[in-house]
Amino acid sequence: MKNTEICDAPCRQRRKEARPAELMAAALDLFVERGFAATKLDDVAAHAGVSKGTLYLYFASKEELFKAVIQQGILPVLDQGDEMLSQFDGDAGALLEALLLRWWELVGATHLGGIPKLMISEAGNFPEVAQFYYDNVVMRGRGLIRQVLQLGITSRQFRAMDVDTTVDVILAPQLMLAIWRYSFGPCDCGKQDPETYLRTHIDLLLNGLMVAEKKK
Amino acid sequence: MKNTEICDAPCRQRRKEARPAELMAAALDLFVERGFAATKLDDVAAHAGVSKGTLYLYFASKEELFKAVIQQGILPVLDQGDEMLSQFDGDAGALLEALLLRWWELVGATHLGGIPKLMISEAGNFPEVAQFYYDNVVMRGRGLIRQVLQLGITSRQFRAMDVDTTVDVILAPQLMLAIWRYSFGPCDCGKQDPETYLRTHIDLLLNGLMVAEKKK
DNA sequence: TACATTACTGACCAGTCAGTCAGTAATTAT
DNA sequence: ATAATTACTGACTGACTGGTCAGTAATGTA
Repeated sequence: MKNTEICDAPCRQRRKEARPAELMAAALDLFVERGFAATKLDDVAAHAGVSKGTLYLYFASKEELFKAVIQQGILPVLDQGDEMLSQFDGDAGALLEALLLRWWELVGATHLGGIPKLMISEAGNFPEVAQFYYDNVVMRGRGLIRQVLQLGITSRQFRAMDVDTTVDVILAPQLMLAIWRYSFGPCDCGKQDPETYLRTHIDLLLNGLMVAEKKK
Repeated sequence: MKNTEICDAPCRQRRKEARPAELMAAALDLFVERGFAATKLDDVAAHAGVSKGTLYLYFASKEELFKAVIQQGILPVLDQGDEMLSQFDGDAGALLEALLLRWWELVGATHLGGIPKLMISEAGNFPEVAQFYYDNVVMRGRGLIRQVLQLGITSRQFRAMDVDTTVDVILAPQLMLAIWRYSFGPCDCGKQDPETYLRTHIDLLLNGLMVAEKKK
């Protein structure tokens, strides 16, 4: 993970453009692993292959670094969701499935998957960041799924339901899958793979537990 | 939340028996709200109405306090689940519903509901505690739901499924509901109430999204 | 009342870490 | 080459906090 050095001997490099992204990536890794308060800026800097002083050239404080990590992390991904929705071909179930699988591919399976855990852990300590995340990520993600559900209901593919609540119920297993990787992941080696989990989630979501003939 | 004082003037009380429970309750509240590292022991002690020195009479270190909070917090509740399972009357859907609702009543809605968030946030920093929690709480909780699913399958009420994976998918919305209260809860005032959420979860779980006649 | 016991206190200490800044070396300009 | 610029360094500091312990007061005992 540590920035590979081009010189074999310890030597300075001047790479003004690359530093902020490298520092934010290192900070995300450590914040997710240890929590914000337990992460030392010396460690973040070392992980990015620079000294602590350099970190302060690009971020004014530990809190500003945290904000930057959250704000630039997730936003670009949501655009992809909007695009997928615009290509709706009439099968609401397939669209829902595609969205949930793509989310895993772009977020859950990458290091961005740590952001939900980080944000949940630290929301109480950074109300402004939490509000930003809530307005720009949570609400937008919910909006995406809500639109799919409404498409499914108006086209008579999905039954009537409390749409807003259902959105949260649908997102919960996706989020837990990502969160789990960064918390109990190491304890839970026998766990089935994410693909199986997502398949089970989507199948259950669409069809439920009950045997078909008994459904009212 | 602060321990009410019997004397109106600041005065000492000797209550050896009550202290540990009061200190653990105060610690749970603050650990959940702020995270382990960001919680000061002076604040925990003040919340429990004692001085920091008193805290050290009952707990050897901050980490021991953390362990105590986790270990004695959840365990008693799981016994209730076992008991409910033993009174199975033949309706697997109803038993599953009863278990999930009761979990919310006993854990999610009480201050114990903070423990999942706390454990998820700190699992990486306390591997031994995480292992304890995993073995004694996670596995036991999973086992409960798994038994219900198997009862439902053998009695032909539930369709065939990947039982172990389904268990995790079922538990995820329950956990997220509890976790949310202690993270984005304050940001999310317009949110629907837990009862609606649980009803929606259970209904979706049993019946799925698709309209009945279209199910294969 | 006098003494013994012990729950409790809070000032203190030692270690840690966010944030600083004078100095260094890589790069560019002349 | 020499100078000017600036990305970068790491020793330092001040504030903060986990943990200690000598002392205090509440309670029990005779």
